[in-house]
Amino acid sequence: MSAPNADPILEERARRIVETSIELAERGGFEAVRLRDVAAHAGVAMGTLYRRFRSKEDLLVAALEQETRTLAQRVRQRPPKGSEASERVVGFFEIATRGMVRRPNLSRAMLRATAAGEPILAEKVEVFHDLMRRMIVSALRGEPVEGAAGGISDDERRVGDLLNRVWFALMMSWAGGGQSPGKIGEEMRTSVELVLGRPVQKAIPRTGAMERVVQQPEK
Amino acid sequence: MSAPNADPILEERARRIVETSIELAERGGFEAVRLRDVAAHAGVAMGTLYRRFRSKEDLLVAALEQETRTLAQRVRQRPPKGSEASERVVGFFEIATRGMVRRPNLSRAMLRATAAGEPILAEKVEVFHDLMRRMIVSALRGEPVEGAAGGISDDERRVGDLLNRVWFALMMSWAGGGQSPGKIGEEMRTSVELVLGRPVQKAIPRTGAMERVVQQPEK
DNA sequence: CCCGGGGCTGGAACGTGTTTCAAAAGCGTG
DNA sequence: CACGCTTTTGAAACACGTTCCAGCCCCGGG
Repeated sequence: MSAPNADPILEERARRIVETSIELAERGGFEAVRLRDVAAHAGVAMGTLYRRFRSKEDLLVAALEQETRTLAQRVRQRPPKGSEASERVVGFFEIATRGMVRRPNLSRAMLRATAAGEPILAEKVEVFHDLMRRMIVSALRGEPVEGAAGGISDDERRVGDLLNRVWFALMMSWAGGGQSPGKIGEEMRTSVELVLGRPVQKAIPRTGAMERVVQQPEK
Repeated sequence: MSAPNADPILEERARRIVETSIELAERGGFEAVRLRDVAAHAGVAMGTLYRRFRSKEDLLVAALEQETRTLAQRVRQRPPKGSEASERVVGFFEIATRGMVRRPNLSRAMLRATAAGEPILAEKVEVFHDLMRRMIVSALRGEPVEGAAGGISDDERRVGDLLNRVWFALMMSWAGGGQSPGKIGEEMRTSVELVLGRPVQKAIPRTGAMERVVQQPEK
């Protein structure tokens, strides 16, 4: 509890296991992540794998957290631009969505894992949601993503949670094969507008200087 | 395709299978729904079960649809009261949430099933979301739930979808053991307020005018 | 009455997640 | 170096979702 994991060797092993899972999932989705294969590829025995991860879902949620941290890093370096908060938030979700859509098999597998329902897993899923919320709030503010949990106002938390939930449900729906990426972006945009107020617009006067960011007025 | 299922005998069998699954899930959750047991209790062979349902998840999604239809019926008979739209919508979600929380094992199992990611399943999950949206919209309007897909305006659809997504994600989160029912109701209420505007109120007898939940005009 | 075909049954078989365990390998300590 | 300890290994065993199949039942048509 105190030290968040010290042994570099164990760390290294765990990292390799997660890495392998990601590769397999990327290739063939959830079912392709056969634990025997993961263990073999990662060069460990089943026992070791199960010592670090409680279940297949645990493994994939770990992958989700890792991928999300990568996203955070990416956003930290190239934060979504825009003068309006809504513009930036929409921009952020576009980045996040693109990240998911780019590797559908992997994403589907990770999303599915979040639904397992084990309480212990749920905590790790919560970590993922925390990361997301933090990124959303920082896009909202137009500030860089800060590492610390910094002070988030109640309003920010409310809006962040709401949008995060909408996006997550949208991803779940996409994972099933329902929503197309275009639809996702669209619905995300209208959701942001609904919550943050009209502002977004960005396309009022003859496509002034700022019509970048989001795509055209759809239809 | 044309006739949506005619044979009463087959229907009866399918019904019994789903019924059995619900009972087992209610008792012991997802893992307790052992297909061998389901088949035995329902008095059919595995082959028959698999003839009607493609997978365990399929079975549980069917259960979800059934339960949701029951909810719809209930809402049709005793619709959420309230003069304000937001009041009614919040009321509806309270009913829906209570329905889920009342049988946690079953609910968790059904929710988990929605995340399987099979495209065919996804269609059935979509049916569930449609039902939910319809109920939300009717609470919004203060009209009874109509059977037909009736005309839903764009705005209604937007708001309905958004709130449905928020609730669904909230349920997913609850299923993991995270959110308490109280928290759920609370977050659902603030979400409705965020989307529908200030109004809600209803629960402020006196206790001063402020503390009205929603936040001020965004800094 | 016999036939043919579709669904159902019973049960075996297979794959994969998960558990278990005895033996081997590391590794710090005396 | 020998001793204990933890961890890892390798492999087997188990459970359960899923698939398969041979034989049976039922029912409508000759």
